[in-house]
This record gives sequence, C-alpha cells and structure tokens, in this order.
Amino acid sequence: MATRQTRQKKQILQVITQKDKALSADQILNLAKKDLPTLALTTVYRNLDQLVAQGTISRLIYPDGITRYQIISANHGHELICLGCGETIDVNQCPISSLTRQIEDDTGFDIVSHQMTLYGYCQSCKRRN
Amino acid sequence: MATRQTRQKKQILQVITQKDKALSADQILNLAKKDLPTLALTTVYRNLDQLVAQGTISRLIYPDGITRYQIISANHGHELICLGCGETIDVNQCPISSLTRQIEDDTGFDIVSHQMTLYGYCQSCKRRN
DNA sequence: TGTTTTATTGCAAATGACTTGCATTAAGTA
DNA sequence: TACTTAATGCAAGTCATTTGCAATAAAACA
Repeated sequence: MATRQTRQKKQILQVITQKDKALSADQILNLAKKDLPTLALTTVYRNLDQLVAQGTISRLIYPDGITRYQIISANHGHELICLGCGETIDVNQCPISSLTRQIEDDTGFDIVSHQMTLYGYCQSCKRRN
Repeated sequence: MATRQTRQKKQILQVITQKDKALSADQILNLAKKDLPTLALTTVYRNLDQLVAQGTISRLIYPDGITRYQIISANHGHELICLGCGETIDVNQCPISSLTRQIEDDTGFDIVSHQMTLYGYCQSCKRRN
C-alpha cells in the first residue's frame, strides 16, 4: 500500500513549508508540537525519511553535523564558515545553477538541489594566526 | 606551552598525507594502528582537532553524516548523490575555484577549502517514480 | 456505516559518532 | 637527569538518530 496521510505528516510538512528554511528534526518537533503535543521525535524522523524519499523535501548535512530539512523548492543559501572562530556568513553567489544542465546531460541524473560550503579564515582569525 | 610532537600525531598526519583523500576518524585509526597498535580513537579525535585548528587539515561533513578529514592542499572531488537509492558519483567540474578570489575580496575571508554536493535522482530512480 | 487490514504512531531501548574525566605516560625543557 | 605539563588511553557520558514492538488509526472493503 502507498503511504498514508496522517495528522502528524501534514503537520510536519506544514511546519517545513511555513518556515521555508532548513530546520533540524528537533526544531521541527518543537514547532509541530504546538498543534500536536503528543508528537514523538521518532515520528518526525520517519516522516522526514518518507518526504525525502518522495522528493518533497531535501536533506542537508550542515557543518555543525546536524541534519536539516527544507522544501525542495526553497532557494537555498550558501555559507562561508571560519575555521578559526566558526563565524558563518552567507554567500549569495551561486555558480552551480548554471552548471546543472550540463551535469544532468553528462550523468543522466535529475538534479533537484545542491549544497555548497566554503571554509576559510575570517579577518580577525587571519591576524591571530 | 605549544603543542607537542608525539608519535601518535606524526602517525595520524602521515596517514592523512599518504592517502590524500578525505578519511573518517575511524578509518584513520585503523590505518594508523598498523604502526601503532595501542592508538586510541580518542587520541585520533584530539589530534584531528589540533590539526584543524592549526590549519593543516580541513574537516568536511559528508552527506552520510560522517566527518572526514583531509590535507588542506588536497584537491577535493565533488559528489552527486541520488536521493532515491543513495548512489554517489563524482563530479569533476568545479565552478567554485574561479569564484574564490571574488568572494575573498567581498568578505575579507581567506578561503582554504570548500565542499559541494549535488542532489538528484539517477536514471533508474527517475523511472521508478 | 461497520469491519478489516496494515501503515503509522509513540514509547523505550539500542546504536554509533564523538566528547569528557581522570590517572598515567612521555615530550620538551631546565 | 629531573621536572613540568601536554598528550595518551581507558571508561563512562553525550547526543542525534534508529529500531523493536504493542497500540492506534488511516484507508480499503464488506
């Protein structure tokens, strides 16, 4: 049988859709609990797996080691992270979009999202070295 | 006092340098154990932290959730991961290199490495949908 | 509409990567 | 060679995520 439409799944998807940014399972649980107090973290994880499998959301592993989820359609930001102090700033350039077509042709893949993270040293950490 | 040069640290760095690709702490432990059987995983983690802090190696969080380490100078590959079956293939294009100079100018950062991952559906998973 | 089937839930316990506390060991220095 | 303390290795502790299982509730069917 196909997957079922449960209150939990609807609520989880609604939270992700409303926030429109990458959220951790824990954040999703807490937001969804406002309307569904008995919701369990396990259930959140299982629904997130389903939503990823069916292509509705994408799973992103962040540099802090925590997995976050977001709607596929969301326009993602890219980050520049300082290896010294951990400061994170957003990079708005995205050279990848212009490449996806070509990579799709090369590989036969259907590309739905991507992640880019740059690592370096910020101005104050550069001096401190 | 500064950090000390121990047999463990030398061995760990040698493993990373020789392999010249991103390795997990566990992989590093097992490779290093061949010459240093008593080496503990804890020690591996602590040395990796030091090496990252001093800028010798970089820490990369992979889409499987496992942290890997590699020599800063190593030329890294980029990956294309299927959201359906998990198949991973390497992408050899890298549009980021040509951008780093500009981002450095914009942000004042000193960029030392980066990570790029593309997500999509491979040919067989595309059909299965 | 009531009944049946089984996907989904929520709890508790398990896993696995990584971290921390602490007594012991061994670099680096005097 | 003796001393200081950074680094080691073991054991135990975190914390995100997963798994087992009995109870629940969607969806299909009578």
